[in-house]
Amino acid sequence: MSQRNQNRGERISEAEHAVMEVLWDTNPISASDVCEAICAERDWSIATVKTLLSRLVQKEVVGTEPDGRKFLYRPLIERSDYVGVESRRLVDRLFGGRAAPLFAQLAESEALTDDDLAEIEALLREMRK
Amino acid sequence: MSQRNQNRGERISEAEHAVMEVLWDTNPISASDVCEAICAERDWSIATVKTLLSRLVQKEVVGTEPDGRKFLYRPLIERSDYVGVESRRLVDRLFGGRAAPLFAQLAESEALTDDDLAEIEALLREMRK
DNA sequence: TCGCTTCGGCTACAGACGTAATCGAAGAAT
DNA sequence: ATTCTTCGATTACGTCTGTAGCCGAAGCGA
Repeated sequence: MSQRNQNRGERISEAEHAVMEVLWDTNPISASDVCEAICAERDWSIATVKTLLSRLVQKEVVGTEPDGRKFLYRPLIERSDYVGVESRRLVDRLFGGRAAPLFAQLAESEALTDDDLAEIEALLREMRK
Repeated sequence: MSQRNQNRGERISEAEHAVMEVLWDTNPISASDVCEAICAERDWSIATVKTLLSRLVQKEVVGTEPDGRKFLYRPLIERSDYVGVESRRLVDRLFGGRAAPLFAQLAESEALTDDDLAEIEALLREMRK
């Protein structure tokens, strides 16, 4: 059921979200290992990662636990919660809360692969029950 | 086909987007009429609307034309373009570019009404050809 | 024990954003 | 003509974001 845990709207920024993805993928994890995972890709310095981590801790969406002399970080919110909130936010903002127009939009802009279509059809059949 | 017109990534902020919605709805339109349309709802002053309008003009997503002593504003980008870009951005960021998981997410979080389902099914049938 | 390295914490700082007041030109009213 | 009103333009300013440097404590190597 994954209860709502998007702390009173404490928004997670784009860069912060990139860090969250790492934490969701592997956790608990140290700051330097997070850097290991994305610094190259995003062309960041370790300092940047540390700042983002501490902002996430402040926002109470990431927790820490001491590990010897260093810290390990772990997400305090579920990725599915985050993704759900963000998806809904977009649907609300851009499509008046209706999902069908979003679907139409994606279809029109060719963002739907054949695989997507097949999968969605399967899901639909699934829900039909 | 609505060619790409999201000017070299000039992002439109949330507040700016609200103004764009008014312009897409009615245009050309004067600053005060835009205010008429949203100032109450968003609890803004006319000054705020004027700032947002000029930022949109700077970003070249809104154009102006003189109308006697005042200006009329009109959108320079299609709503469908904007919506397409934003939708894709979300799908890329949150679902690795795949639309099916987004669909699943919406389904799971009960963001899909029966109407949505029916509409999507219709669209699917449509695309099947 | 004395630097060298490593970490987290604090500080910094420019650009974007939300929100708005003020200013100067141009009309409108009298 | 003089004042009042209306606009767009300019300026303001606090917060958030992206990006990072510096500092002091704690281990580590010698």
